[in-house]
Amino acid sequence: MALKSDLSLDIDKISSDTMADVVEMRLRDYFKKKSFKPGDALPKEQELAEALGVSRNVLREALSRLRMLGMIETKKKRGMILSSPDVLGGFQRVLDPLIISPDALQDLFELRLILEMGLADVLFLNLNDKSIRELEIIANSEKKKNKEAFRIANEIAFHGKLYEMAGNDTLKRFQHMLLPVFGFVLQVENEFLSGSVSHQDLVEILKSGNKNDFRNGMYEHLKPHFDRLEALRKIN
Amino acid sequence: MALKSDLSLDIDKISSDTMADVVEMRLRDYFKKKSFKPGDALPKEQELAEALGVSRNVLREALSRLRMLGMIETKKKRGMILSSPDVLGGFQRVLDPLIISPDALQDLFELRLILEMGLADVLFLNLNDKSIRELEIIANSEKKKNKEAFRIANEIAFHGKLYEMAGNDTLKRFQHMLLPVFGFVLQVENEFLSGSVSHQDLVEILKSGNKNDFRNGMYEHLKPHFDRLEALRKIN
DNA sequence: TCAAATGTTTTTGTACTACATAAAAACGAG
DNA sequence: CTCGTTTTTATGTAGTACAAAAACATTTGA
Repeated sequence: MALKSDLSLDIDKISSDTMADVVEMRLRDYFKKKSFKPGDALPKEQELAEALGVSRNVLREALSRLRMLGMIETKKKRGMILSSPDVLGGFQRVLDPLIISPDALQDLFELRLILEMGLADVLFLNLNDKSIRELEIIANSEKKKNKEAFRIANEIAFHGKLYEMAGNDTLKRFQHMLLPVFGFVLQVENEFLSGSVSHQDLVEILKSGNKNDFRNGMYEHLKPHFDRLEALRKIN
Repeated sequence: MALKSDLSLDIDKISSDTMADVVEMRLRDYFKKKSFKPGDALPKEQELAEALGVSRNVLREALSRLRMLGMIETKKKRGMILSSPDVLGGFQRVLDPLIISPDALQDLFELRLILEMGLADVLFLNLNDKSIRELEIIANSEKKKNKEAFRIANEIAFHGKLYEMAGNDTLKRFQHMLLPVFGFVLQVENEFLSGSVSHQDLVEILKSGNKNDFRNGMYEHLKPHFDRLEALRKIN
């Protein structure tokens, strides 16, 4: 053990990172160190490649990553500029229910429940009659049709509208990205039950109730999901 | 208007996407279409490049992106395999308070408040004496030191422990990534006030209260932030 | 005959060169 | 001075070459 430990002190662990990985990190550090701000021009590819001691090829692989995330933009002759990335861009690209792990899927499902339960306070900050009426229209349109596909679309519309009413674009987009996950988990569970509180009940609460009423109503609305969650936790 | 519309029908809009962008999408579609699952082997680079009609260079720029997101892994001779990406990996890379837009920063700040408020239900699903004791130790250690740096570290430790107690790894990591944002916004606002409910009060509620007590307590604890939020909303 | 050592093949990783393209900049004609 | 043209320059793409590593095949020695 002592020998092994000595050895690991003497010999650096070989990093299995590729050059592109290293360059990506180095570029990040460089931007931070130089405190570049969005809009600032960056050195050209050849200069960067030479400074880093790598081929333009490798450098471009790293730049391609940053470009995908929206951290940099490039114009043909003008060169590259640092830019404000879309915070959810990288998330969106990965959010395919078929490839992410079941554990992560479950976590995201829970995350949505948590978001909905926490929405009340911010929602009530922004509340106005117009949006409540719009929400009511969505809630009332449920009864008319009975088809499963419509019910799901309506479910999405209702909850989506709630997020929209919270007035937080990032949150709304986040929720929208999470929809496939939510749908997928529900589909797997073969379950699309609604609790004892309906969408219309929630609208009424928004009209005349307070935050706590809404939270309690939302909990009851989501109760089947929480019950399932509780059962799952008990098993593990 | 009619003419313009006709024209846009006749002429395809020029896409400013680079080949790497296109190839990235095409690969995504390909994986989905073939319903590859994590672990499945992918064709080798040359075959893909030829099939797509691009140079290996361009293909590798696209692959580099997918590799960054953890969607694929490569071994030297064995080739590439599809893998389960880390859902938060892409998010993490972009989460630098200095480069993301102020609007997004504000959105994320709100998101954290929403998460904390929504945490109660899942938290109570997992509650046990051991974790409450651990949380209490953190809360009690506040009084001893008075330094600002320690207070901040303690604040982080307490809320981090709450997330941990919720038993959702993805959520916990998400919160941990959001910390710099939270810290940054607070720093900009030059404000680190606590509401009328302290960490120790929250611990007491966990011991003997119910979910609603905890939610109300958490709201009071975070009240200064909500007040600021309300003021901001009124301005805009 | 079996196993260890060695060689071969295959596929990714990296480098380099070359050229196309687009856009800014410089230049020139009126 | 302004409009149009040419030049320059940086990125985008293609292609070739080779290094490195790992699986596979082969040889050698007991």
